[in-house]
Amino acid sequence: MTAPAVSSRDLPHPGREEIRLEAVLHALSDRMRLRIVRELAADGDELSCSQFDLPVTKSTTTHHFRVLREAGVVRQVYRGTAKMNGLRKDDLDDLFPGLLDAVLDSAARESRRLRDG
Amino acid sequence: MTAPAVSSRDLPHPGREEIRLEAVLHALSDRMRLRIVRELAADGDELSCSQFDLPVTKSTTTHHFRVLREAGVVRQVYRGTAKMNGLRKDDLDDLFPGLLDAVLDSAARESRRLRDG
DNA sequence: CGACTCGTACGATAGTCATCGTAGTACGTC
DNA sequence: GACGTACTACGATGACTATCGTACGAGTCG
Repeated sequence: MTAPAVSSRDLPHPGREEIRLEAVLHALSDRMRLRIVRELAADGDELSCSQFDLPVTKSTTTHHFRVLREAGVVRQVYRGTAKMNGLRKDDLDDLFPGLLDAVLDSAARESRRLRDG
Repeated sequence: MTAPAVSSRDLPHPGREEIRLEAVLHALSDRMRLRIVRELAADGDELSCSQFDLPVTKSTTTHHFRVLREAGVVRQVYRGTAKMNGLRKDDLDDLFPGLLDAVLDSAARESRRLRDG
């Protein structure tokens, strides 16, 4: 196939207006999920779930991606058997300007600080 | 008394280096606590617990203030029978530049958006 | 079709959490 | 000392959650 063809099974996402700050903060307040979001932000989007090497089982990974999707942080689309994940940076930046960048920057600072002592 | 005199009972606070991003985000991802933080930021600091008119009981209010304190978001000091609360803006801004302001701004935007339709 | 990969659904479990009510402590004032 | 105020401690409870394992569905490739 030339065009990867988005699968027919599509996943429920909140609309831009339905995204809530508390839900976003809650989604980001978990180690695993913050790690996922940081990788997504660093690697550009469109990463499949299996490209994340998380220290948890597949079921747990599925759970975390669902939390992120339902909070409006990521957008997920099936492409064949793979489920691609993209950060909803446009929506988040529109609703909460500077928030995502501040969180990502804070996370980077903290991990640098903890690593370098 | 001229000097309000800080009480001898003092409360455990995390040091600046002990503050963790996840804990801060978790602390801010609750309706009541975000509301408390917004009021603290708006009114300047040094507000007593009882000045907050939250739709929960006193025990629950105590609980939320403790979560905020243990996450490093607020600093609490007894002054007589009152427990004064101040935002640790200096520490947070140093560790996570722009984060607190982004969250506060996001919260203000969201409440405006929800109010005005 | 059959085998394989990717991800889901479901059930279980152990842990955390927001909330409450009651009883109690610390402090200031009379 | 007695009273009132401000907040806490403790126990309970119901809800949610992070985690797992197993069994299943959807898609791709031989």
